[in-house]
Amino acid sequence: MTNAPAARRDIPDATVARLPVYLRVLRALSGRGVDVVSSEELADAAGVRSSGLRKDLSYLGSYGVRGVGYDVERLSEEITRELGLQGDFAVAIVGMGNLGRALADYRGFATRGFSVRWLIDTDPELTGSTIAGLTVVDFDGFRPGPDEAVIGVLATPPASAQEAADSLVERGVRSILNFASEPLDLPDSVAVRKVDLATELQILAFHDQRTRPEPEPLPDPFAEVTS
Amino acid sequence: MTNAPAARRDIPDATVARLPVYLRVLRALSGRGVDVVSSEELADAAGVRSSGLRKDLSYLGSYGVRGVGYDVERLSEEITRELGLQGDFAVAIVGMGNLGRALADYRGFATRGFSVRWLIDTDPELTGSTIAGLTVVDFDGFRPGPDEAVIGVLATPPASAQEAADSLVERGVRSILNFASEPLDLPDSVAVRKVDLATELQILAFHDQRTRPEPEPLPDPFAEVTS
DNA sequence: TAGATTGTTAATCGATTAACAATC
DNA sequence: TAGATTGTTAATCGATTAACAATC
Repeated sequence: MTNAPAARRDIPDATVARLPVYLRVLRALSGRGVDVVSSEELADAAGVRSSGLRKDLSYLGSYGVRGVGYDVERLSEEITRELGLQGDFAVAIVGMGNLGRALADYRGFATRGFSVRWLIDTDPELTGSTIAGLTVVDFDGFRPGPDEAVIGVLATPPASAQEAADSLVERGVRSILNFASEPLDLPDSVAVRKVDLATELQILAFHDQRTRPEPEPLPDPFAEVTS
Repeated sequence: MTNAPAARRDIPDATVARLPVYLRVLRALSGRGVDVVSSEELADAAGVRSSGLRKDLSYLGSYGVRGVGYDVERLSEEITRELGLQGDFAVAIVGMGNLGRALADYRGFATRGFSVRWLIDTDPELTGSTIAGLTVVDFDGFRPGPDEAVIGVLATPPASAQEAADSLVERGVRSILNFASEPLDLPDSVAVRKVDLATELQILAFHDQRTRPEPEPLPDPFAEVTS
């Protein structure tokens, strides 16, 4: 029991991670002219249970109407506001290898309020060149404005990831999406999410192996020779 | 209390998701000539707590030595075996846009036992062309061998994702990594993991907004005009 | 033996789910 | 009013953590 002044409602991490999914479904519904949606329909489309969806939404407040459902536009706006996506966010991509280039060109960002505004690489061969309409700069050239909220995307080789992350944080970046499969050591005030493609594949390989119809047995080193 | 015959030990999902991280750290240690590592050191490098690490490893069996630590090679092997990574896995990438191309070229896969063996696209302009040393085929050309464990990677536009996933599953794929930001409707027997870049950015944006030093207040629509 | 570190227990914490009273 | 669906409760489930006995 705390009496902190008007403490911000605390939304569980698991809920925060699902809000963008709901938002995406809502916008698709809106595009198809749907005005109202029930928790059952929305949950189905998002791949969650309706009770879980309602619990998630209850953290935002009561924006549904009993017996009716949720107003698609209204709910979109509330989630957008809750996620803080009204403003637009700048993205800075570090590391202009294959992945970095692909991300620089990725269309999916713009449709969701993000614009790639900085491309960074330390290789002098690359700085000054143009990729996806932007000039590649080194860290000295990375000077975001004081009010520019920048999310850093690390697409460097693993060996340079920590150094690159430090440079971003030095220049005021507080949120990092890490594609380099290298755990980062950063202050707690910096939010980091990682996307490790090889790890994802390994997790899938584990499940794949488990569900393999009839795995051919490995030769048993202790088996008697019977033939 | 069950007496199912030699029931497979059940490893929690959260543990499975961390094993690849441990494996990666172990291999790095091995490369630096380290023979033995304590749970404390390994946990630090992996970014988890030592008690959690020990609990995770306890699901695999008892491979540590009290008072000493874990044998780096031994533990690597056990995790590799547990994850089913001894064999090698083929990867089939569907969708040869920017992202698909970047993934086809991605070096990180090979070092962890995966080889990109199939590139698939339905665009007749693309099929037959060569990318990263492989010929792009359409689904008719995707004929994995009966013993070839294939993990499908979806890098199509959202609108084609479901159809592409269905085609993969029809041809025996049981594991899918989904980059298309579109929830998939597939049989429970198919394992799906998704990587949604825009969703990751939105989650970061949420945290960023929360930790912003002094967010400039939005104009209050109900404010009295005072100037 | 003394020191170190594992493997496991039990407590805690957080997330999910079903069920249903509230209410449109 | 009758039917539908929300918002919330309480039960369950799974994951995390600290602590420590076991033991090298």
